[in-house]
Amino acid sequence: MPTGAGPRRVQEIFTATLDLLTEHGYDGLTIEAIAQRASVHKTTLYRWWSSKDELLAAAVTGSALLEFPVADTGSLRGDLLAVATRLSRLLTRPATAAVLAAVPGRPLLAEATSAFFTGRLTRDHPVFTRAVERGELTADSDADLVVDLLAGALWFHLLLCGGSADRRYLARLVDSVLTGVRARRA
Amino acid sequence: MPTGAGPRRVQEIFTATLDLLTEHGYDGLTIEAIAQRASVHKTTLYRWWSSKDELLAAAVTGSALLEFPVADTGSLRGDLLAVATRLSRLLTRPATAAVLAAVPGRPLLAEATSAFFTGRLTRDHPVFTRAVERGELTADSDADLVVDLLAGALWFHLLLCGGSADRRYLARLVDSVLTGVRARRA
Amino acid sequence: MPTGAGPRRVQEIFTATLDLLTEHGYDGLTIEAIAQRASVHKTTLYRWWSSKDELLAAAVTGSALLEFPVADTGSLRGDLLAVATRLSRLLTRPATAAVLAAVPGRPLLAEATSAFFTGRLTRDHPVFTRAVERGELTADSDADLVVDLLAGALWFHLLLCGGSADRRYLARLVDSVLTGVRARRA
Amino acid sequence: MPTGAGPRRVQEIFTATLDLLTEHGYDGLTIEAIAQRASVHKTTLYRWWSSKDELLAAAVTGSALLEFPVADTGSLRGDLLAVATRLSRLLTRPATAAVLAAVPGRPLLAEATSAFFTGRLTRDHPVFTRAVERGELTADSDADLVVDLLAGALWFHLLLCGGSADRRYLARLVDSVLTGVRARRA
DNA sequence: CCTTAAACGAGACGGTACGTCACGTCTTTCA
DNA sequence: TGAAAGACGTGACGTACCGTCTCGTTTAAGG
Repeated sequence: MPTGAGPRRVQEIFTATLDLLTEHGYDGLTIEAIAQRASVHKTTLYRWWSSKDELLAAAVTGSALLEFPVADTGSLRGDLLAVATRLSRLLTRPATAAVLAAVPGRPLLAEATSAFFTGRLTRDHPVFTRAVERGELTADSDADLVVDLLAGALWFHLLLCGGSADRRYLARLVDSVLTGVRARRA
Repeated sequence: MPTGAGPRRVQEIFTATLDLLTEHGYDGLTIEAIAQRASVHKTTLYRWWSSKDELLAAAVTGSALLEFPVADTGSLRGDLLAVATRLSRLLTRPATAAVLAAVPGRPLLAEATSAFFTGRLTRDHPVFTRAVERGELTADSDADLVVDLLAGALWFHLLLCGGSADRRYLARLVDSVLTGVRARRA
Repeated sequence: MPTGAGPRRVQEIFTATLDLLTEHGYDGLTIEAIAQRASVHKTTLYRWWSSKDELLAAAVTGSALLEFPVADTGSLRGDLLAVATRLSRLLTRPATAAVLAAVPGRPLLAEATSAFFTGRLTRDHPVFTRAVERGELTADSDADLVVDLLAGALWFHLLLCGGSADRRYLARLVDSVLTGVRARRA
Repeated sequence: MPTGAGPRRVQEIFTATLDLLTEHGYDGLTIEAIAQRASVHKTTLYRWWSSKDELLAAAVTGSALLEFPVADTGSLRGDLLAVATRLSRLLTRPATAAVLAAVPGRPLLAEATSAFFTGRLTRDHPVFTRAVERGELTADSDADLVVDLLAGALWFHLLLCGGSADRRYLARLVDSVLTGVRARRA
């Protein structure tokens, strides 16, 4: 049903959607409220997206919400630390935390975010290509697993266990992951 | 508001709650449906629990849903593999997947499950105490981090990226985690 | 679905219904407007009546809208003239005209009004019993037909042809009907 | 707004309008459905007719829906009986019943049908001219009243009271009307 | 055994949001 | 120029649950 183009005020709609999600959480996010804030009629939303999830997925995809740049620090460890820091912020900052918390159990949303995590992060992210160029990783290293470990541990720690992620925790985490993935190379 | 005792048919209520959660997901779980299935009046539920989340948390806590025993395999690697297998089942089986998917972003539920994960799994679980007794881990090893990595990676892999967890994945995962945590001991 | 009793503010609801019908006509009569004017929630209306027609029928039946007394004028002709006058007023006055105009093609409404016209008017109305007592009509006279002719002609003249009914027209009408029905007696 | 000519597919539009009216009744008759069935765009309809009623009135007028021929039976009574029979069919047959039931309370429609009833039927219909030629009626007889009585009684009997019109009823009706109107001549 | 208070069943109610339908207006694109 | 195409704001639809409330009725304990 999302036919590429979208209604005239797509941007306002996406913004309203993400803002309201941030403010009231997934359960408190209503189509009517989105419509009102975007100065668009409810029916217009239903004309383009058939469900709350579909709209939300489009909004997430259509915005740069999950995007993050990671500068080249010169070493894999430094880069991963930077990634871990960025990730912990993603999971902590209200706007993104609300989105990510809504993912589990909602296939349409999972599709949108997993496209980001598995695709963007694993294959396309320069961190791993740079590490291979530097000789810090072999080309066949388990980049997927690194992402699973890094992102997963953070997710679990922050969102499920209610923990916090200070510098020390991030360092421990990165070192542990790094040791693990390097050992497998041998 | 949950005054220890609870209404006369607590068990029927908890069962109905978890069953309906499994069947229709968190969003499709309604107080009225629970009341009807448990042959209890809606008012009775409101008398004892002030919200859907509170009731659900009580149901999770009051059942052995997240419990799992892990036999002594003789080695830390074997034990962790067993834990990973159990965890992947928890995250996969509909009844538990539905509960766990509902956790992020819902403090009341997070409280109930994190009690299990951080408490039960990290400190009380025999896997780690046995490993220390065997000399495979020092007493000050980072059991928390192990759980974060293991559970987190699985969670992330299964629920957020829509991946699957076969034996090979679990083995790679456990080895990676194990190497990491052992290296830190040195 | 109309279970005898009805909601707490039945009277307000009936009044609101008939008033709004009068003001905006059948097509402009909305459940939401009724609810608002009766200070009752929309859902309450749906709880008791399953459709606009059912509610309207109940309102018509529950009010004395179509009731009219006819004094004893001493002669059948006089009585019929009085009835015709009353009827022409019923068909003319906004409140009743709106109701009656909505009847054709709507079984639920037809039931409510035909109960009045055929039942009340034909059999129970003292005009005919008095006429028989006076000897102006035989007991087997065609009271039904008289009502059909009188009411029908008025209806047709006023509502379908957009005519008006002055004293002269009423007199002509009654005389014609009277002659007809008397002739059949012979 | 109806500028004489009309759009290119007037006939399809009129047919679709009357068919849909017959099928779903006035309340279920929608502009969009008419447009779709006539393979015409909604906008086109609005260009030519400003409302559902106006379109419907045009359709009724533009079709021979209410037309009916009455053969010369040789006597006024016979002719009136034939007219009554035809009328009872008009009021009974779905296609016409739906139209006529929609008339009361809708001026635009009333205009269209009353043109037929008062004009066509009363003044122009050969039944009355023939009766005058035969000497059965004086030229100043109350043809209008006859139509009111005949059509009105049938309408009332069939549509408002839910009665049926068999031969006996029609005969009684015609006789009664005839007696009435003849008596007035004297 | 009775009584008394807590718990419960029953159900009407005001309320929010749902997702759908048709309305009538508008602009843009074609023939 | 008239029609086709279709997006849009608008209002009402009828439904599902929500959470609250008022009533009686049960139930289980204690005097």
